Amino acid sequence: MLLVANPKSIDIQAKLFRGFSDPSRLSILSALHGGALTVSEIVEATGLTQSNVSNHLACLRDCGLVAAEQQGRFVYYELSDKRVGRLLILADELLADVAKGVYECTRYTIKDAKNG
Amino acid sequence: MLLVANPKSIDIQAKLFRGFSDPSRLSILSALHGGALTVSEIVEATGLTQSNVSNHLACLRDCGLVAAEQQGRFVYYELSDKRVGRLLILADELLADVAKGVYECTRYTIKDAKNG
DNA sequence: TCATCATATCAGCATGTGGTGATATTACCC
DNA sequence: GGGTAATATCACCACATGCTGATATGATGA
Repeated sequence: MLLVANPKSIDIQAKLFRGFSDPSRLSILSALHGGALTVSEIVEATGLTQSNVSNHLACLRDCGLVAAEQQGRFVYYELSDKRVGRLLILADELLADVAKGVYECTRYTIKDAKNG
Repeated sequence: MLLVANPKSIDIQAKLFRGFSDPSRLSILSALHGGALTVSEIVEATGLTQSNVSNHLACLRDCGLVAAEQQGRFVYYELSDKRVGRLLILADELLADVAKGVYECTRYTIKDAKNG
């Protein structure tokens, strides 16, 4: 039974998932799944603002999801662990089945738009 | 390369992860990992308010992460897919290595309340 | 050293969203 | 049918948090 048990661990785990729960961060992680990239390259790949990317990278870096390596003026970022990518893939597979549900999961986002 | 590619899919995936990114929902999912439970049992297991649990369950249900089955006055909830549990387990394993990082990931959250 | 590029940081704003309490709904038991 | 238990829904509030623009830091090249 290696599933989360104590509330402490649940808080941490929620924090971990929060790293994945934002489209911007997910774009970044997805881009990094192909290999290390500089901040500029991430900006270009995701279409996000530079400061926005830097903010998210700082968070992802603090969370240990990405690793940074400075090379001159550039800073290369990469996924810190293969399991980060595996999580993305597993979620992708899960989505293949529950996508319609997630599409309509607007409980907290939209009020109506619930017709079918 | 079955990783997320188009921005549309990234939005959906972020939504999926958002289902996991809250301690309350994670507690619920974790509790359900042991088998189907009624709302009352979930309330008892998690220590959350009844309305709070119901709200989260509605979201999780809409997202397709849990399934509900009514039995008399009770409604039994269970994980809708094994991969939901697998995601939790994989995250748990990943946490074993990056936990210290996640602990200190307070970029957007300054609250402590993390003493032990 | 100065200019410039690459990146990081910060304050402020707007919005998303989790929690609560009240209440509605539904099903059961007497 | 009345009462009660189990669950769902809703409005409201407080706060977290993502985005932006401005700016700071740091490294490189001339």
